[in-house]
Amino acid sequence: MAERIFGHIPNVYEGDVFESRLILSHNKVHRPTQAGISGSQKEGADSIVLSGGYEDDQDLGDVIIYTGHGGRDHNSKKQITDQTLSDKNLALALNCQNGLPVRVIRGANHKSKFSPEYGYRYDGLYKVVKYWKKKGKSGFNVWLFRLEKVDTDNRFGFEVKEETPGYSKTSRTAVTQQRINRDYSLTIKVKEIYNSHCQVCNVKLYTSAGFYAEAAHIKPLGKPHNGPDTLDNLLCLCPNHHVMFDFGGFTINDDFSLTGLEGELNINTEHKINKEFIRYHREHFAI
DNA sequence: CCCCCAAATGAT
DNA sequence: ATCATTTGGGGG
Repeated sequence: MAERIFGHIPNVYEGDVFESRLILSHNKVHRPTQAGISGSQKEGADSIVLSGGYEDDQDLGDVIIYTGHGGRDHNSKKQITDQTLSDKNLALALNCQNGLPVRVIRGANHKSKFSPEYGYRYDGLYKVVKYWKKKGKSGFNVWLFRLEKVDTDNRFGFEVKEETPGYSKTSRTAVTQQRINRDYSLTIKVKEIYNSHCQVCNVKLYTSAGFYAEAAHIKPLGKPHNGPDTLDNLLCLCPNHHVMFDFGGFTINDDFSLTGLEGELNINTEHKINKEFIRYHREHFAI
């Protein structure tokens, strides 16, 4: 199976219209041929289609209240049971938790002032900013996702803003997509190694979307630090210790003891940390 | 790998 | 309304 692409698809631009779901799929914009949500409960969702039919949807253009899937009768399409936060709904919840963008496609069957006349139109990237459940018009619970449009410059949490002038829109799209995917696969990997436990305090945070932890770069990405996107430059931390680390509240010594906090860094045998990076962090962020 | 099944389809 | 079809996710 092809790798899931988060962010723009190279050479596909906002406003591009595709004739059918099959053609959308073949262009990798939204791969499932029927399902409205493309994604997995491990990685998150890479794209959704608004195609009408979910009565609790609201389309305000730059803000969309999108209904999750499931609980419907196959023939009548009426809700007959509660939706659960699982499968593709859980995938969208992961986007919210991890700041991943989702491609939005509006179909002509979706009746709003923002839907296209015909076919399926790619409408760019949205962030999932909140999700909750409520009793829908059917009387059964539905999960709702608030989506907000991402700036056309593609600025969001995962992207490192770097000055690389003079290259075309096409190459910028490709670079953006590659960077998201590279960062994100490493994020998943370091969290897997530690099973989402903080390497400093061992805490593991439970949420409705699973476990929450953050991947922290030791030597920061981007100018002027230019730390690499590699596993030996990453830590798995709880948000408190991530903030403390980024702002020099503690540093890591060569023997992995800590300065500024009790204890030492927990390190899994399959995770090799490059000491050059913890030295860099000490030199530049300690008081 | 194989099998099962869901799915906001698309044609009849 | 009905149904053949495609695709991918998940589990064994």
